[in-house]
Amino acid sequence: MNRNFHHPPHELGHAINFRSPVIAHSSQAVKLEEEDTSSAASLSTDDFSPMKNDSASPSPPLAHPTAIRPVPAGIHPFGWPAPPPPEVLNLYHYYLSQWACRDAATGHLQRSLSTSGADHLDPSLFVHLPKHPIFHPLGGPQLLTRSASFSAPNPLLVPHPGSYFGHTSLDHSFHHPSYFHEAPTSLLRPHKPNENHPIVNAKHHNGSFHKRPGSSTEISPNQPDEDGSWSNTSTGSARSTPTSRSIKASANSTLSWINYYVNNSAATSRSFSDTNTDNRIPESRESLASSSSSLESSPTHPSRKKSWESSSTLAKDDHLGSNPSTSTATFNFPDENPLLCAICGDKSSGLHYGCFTCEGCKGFFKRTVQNKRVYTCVSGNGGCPMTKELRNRCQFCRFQKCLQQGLVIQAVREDRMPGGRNGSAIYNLYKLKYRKSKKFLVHQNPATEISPEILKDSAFVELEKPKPFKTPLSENKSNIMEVKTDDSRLPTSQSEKELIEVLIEIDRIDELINLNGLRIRTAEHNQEENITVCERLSKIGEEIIEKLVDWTKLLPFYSEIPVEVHTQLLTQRWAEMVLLSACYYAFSMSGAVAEPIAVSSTTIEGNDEVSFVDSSINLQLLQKRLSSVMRKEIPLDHVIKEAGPLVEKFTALLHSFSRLHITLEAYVCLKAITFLHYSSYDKDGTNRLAKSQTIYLRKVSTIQDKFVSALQNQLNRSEAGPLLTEILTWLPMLHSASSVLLHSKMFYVPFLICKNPEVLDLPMKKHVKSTIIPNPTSSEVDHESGRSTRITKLVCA
DNA sequence: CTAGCCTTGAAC
DNA sequence: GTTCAAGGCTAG
Ligand SMILES: [Zn+2]
Ligand SMILES: [Zn+2]
Repeated sequence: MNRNFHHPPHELGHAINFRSPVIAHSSQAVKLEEEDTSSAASLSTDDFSPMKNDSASPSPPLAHPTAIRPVPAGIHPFGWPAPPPPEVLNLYHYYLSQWACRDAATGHLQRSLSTSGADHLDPSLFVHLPKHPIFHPLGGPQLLTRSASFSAPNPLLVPHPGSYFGHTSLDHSFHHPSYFHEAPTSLLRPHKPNENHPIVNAKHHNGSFHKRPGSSTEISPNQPDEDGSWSNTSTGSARSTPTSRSIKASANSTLSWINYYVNNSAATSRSFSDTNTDNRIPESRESLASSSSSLESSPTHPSRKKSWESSSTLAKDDHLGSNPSTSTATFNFPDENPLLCAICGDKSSGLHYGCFTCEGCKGFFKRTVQNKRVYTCVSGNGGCPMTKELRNRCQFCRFQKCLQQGLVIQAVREDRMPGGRNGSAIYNLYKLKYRKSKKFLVHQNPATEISPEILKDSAFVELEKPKPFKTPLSENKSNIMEVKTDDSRLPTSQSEKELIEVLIEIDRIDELINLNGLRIRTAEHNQEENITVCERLSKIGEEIIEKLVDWTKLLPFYSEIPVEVHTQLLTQRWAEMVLLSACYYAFSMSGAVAEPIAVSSTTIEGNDEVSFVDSSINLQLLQKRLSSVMRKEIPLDHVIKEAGPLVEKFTALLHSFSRLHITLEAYVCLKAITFLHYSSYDKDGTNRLAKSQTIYLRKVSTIQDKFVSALQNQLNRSEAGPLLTEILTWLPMLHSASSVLLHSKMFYVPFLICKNPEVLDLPMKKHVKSTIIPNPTSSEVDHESGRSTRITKLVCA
């Protein structure tokens, strides 16, 4: 029931699916996905006669009557999309590449040819569609930007594998030879195996993948490698480009202060990585390779590859009886062979967006996310096979598989900046991470069940100790709410009101905004703490997570969801919640809200106001406040250079948010809705876990629905307020901004823009409601040791 | 649109 | 200087 996940029960739920912007793109697209099931059966089972290009389509010689041959349905490698539902026809052109076919009966244009029994189609039924909207809900064909000499064969024909619609992955053996055009050899692509493929690099794969603790003695039968090409280990260096290194050098030298400490923190702080083992992929590989070298008896590449494959199989079997998340000491991916694409099984070209994929699936995922494409399942049931040969039949199912396998949308860069390395904030979204310390391993091995042992080790439980004061509140409320949420049929306004009251009570946005690390300190403070401003700023992410963890544990539904799911939710959504909170804070402080939250503005410098329109104002604001936090003047152009895009994005987000005129009640609902957007992409290996996760997907979605309806009812109270759809369609923007934030690594920027930093001495109590006990400095005590470990486990669990 | 190959650039 | 996962380019 994949579709359940992607299609929450009520329509509004679709807009919540902002994690997949391509899905949330338009309600039309959503409807399309649901309705095309019925029409899928109309796929043609008949041959059709070649159409004549008698319509005036001057530019490219699109039709080649002599080359056209009839193609039985089901043979076309790109499939036969189902006809669109009627409403789509009113809103979009419907494409069959450059052509659409008008249904003789209905007059509707359609992409499929459901001409049952017709041997001869009326050429006049075909309509040439020279322009292609970018956001065609079905994924329109590409713009014909190439020269007119390029003549696309009619896409109704099965293409030559080397021709326009037949890309290089198709081969003659898969399709009936008679269906292929005879393309001039000049058009054929080389399609030779890439000997320089990075995956071949010995360093890349050696040891790294086949070392599975506990099974290392059983693996590696060390059979000879039949695949000679994979034995080539010399290609890594040959591939590297010797050019333009000088440019990089200069870029390095211009590394500004912001990147300096941020990168510093990414590399050295344990904010988002395990205290014992760094989570980031490159380091993990290194350490594994080195640590396993002594165990690796056979250093040659072929045997290494074999041993990985063997261990992969073994590992799979291992997982059958135990929780896959307990696999340790290697990448914790389920059944993934790094040599094969996790999506289609084609040859993998390395790690892309968090998974091993081929170049095709990598590019497809990138294009889909970049262009916010919305797809429809060709077969209508979302069950299209994904193989190298069939992957192009259904874009919907291909993208679905991408998400299922754990490709990380956030890893597609908003700014399109190539090169470099992603920060740990991105890496932590990858499922292929090094997790687990040895200690964890010890706990895991004896455990045969998911729950108690593992949870005991998990972050949430540990985090409970230092913050005992909230337990009573959360227990109280959660018990109450549990009763209510269990009764889904009675979303009485009364219970919803209480629900919202709880959310408001636990929100404590000021604690989040007034992070310790962002407060101005005196020199004495710095001496006492023996910690630099830069270091404090670099740990902002850590502090944010801590606050959010506190928040989640007060949620009324906290106990309804397992800790692991909470962790995943937080991992997936924390940046969005940071931005949402900052947006609401800025908005509420702007005076546009009737009852602003209780936050005093003890600002150092007076009149600065965040702008909802002009990002340059906010940049100046950021520069000023950053300077005061760091207690030295930061040049404005440094700020612009490093944080310009982020501030711009954030300002735009503020602008759109402010137009919603969201109330405090709506904000807390929205925060919960955002948090409860559960993406299944980092599900682990075995079917068993996948199944259990499906249950929680639904569970989380159900809870989310309650908040959506609470929000809806809340909005209904006032005529003038925003519409639910307006709010929900804002969420993709939030998600997009969170991507920028994650990439920038400057997690403090939204807070600094929204709020003038306070002097540390100011007691926080004055901002906090009486029921909440402030915890100003104790969190800084047990720094490297306890807290970061817990946070890491929380984020990475 | 697809995907193979190429360029980038932070981290190492 | 080397890696390697981002993005870009472009023939097909
Ligand atoms: Zn693939
Ligand atoms: Zn499909």
